[in-house]
Amino acid sequence: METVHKVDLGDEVVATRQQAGSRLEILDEATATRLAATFSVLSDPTRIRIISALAARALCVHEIARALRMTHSAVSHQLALLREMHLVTGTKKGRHVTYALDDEHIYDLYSQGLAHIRHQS
Amino acid sequence: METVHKVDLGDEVVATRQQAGSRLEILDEATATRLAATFSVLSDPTRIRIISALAARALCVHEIARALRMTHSAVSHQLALLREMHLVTGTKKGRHVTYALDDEHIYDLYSQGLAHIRHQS
DNA sequence: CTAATATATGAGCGCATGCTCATATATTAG
DNA sequence: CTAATATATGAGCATGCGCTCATATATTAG
Repeated sequence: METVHKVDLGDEVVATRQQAGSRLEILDEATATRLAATFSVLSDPTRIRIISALAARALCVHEIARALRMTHSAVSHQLALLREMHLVTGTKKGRHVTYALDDEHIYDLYSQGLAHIRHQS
Repeated sequence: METVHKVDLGDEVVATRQQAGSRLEILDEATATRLAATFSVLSDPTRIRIISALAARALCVHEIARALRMTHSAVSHQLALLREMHLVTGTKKGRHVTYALDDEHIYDLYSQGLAHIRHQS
């Protein structure tokens, strides 16, 4: 079933078509900025590799650093960012801090993106 | 059903568990970089809003610029980038160039991301 | 023809970002 | 206790990125 909607494109109002039930609008700046920030978390190779490592199991900083062959500092900085974005949690266990994934929605985006690039060029 | 896998974490080999059938490995740098580049396209508010506009219907540059209340130049630069990434196609029609979405997989990521931020905080 | 419109694109500027390096703190080993 | 280990974090630097501005080209109007 197809319905006709009106979309505000600046000064003009334009008619368009879409499947019933789906959203149709130009995102406001605030929403677009929030969505862009969500994707920004996944827009760096180091963070991607950290996420891929934590997908296997929870790991502490030096394990991640060794797996990625990067400095502890670089990994720790990225983990701080992932913590702020609530993508991972860090749990202190003695001298170690064990990091684990904590946002399955963003992990779903990661998986879907990975599936996409894996069966293309 | 759960199976046990071995994952190379640098010098060490570690056992872990996962659902049968899913992938489990630390992404190599090349794949991580490609995946990060995919998400990078969606990591800017202007590009997000252009995609949201084109989701309604194909539009030419000045229509997009008016809808987003941005300069033609800024929009044109972003459209050039979206073209290079094969996310949109531009079709010349007289003086106008009509842009349309051309990558449903990345649009799916956009939709999933939008759905995610819409039913959270 | 000239003028207006529509788009593309290079240069440059300011700001964000990801790293390294230095340093701080906490915990455990000996 | 001291030394070693594990992590966090600020400063600084190099690079990337998104915008504006200037300019070029193409098409259509008159």
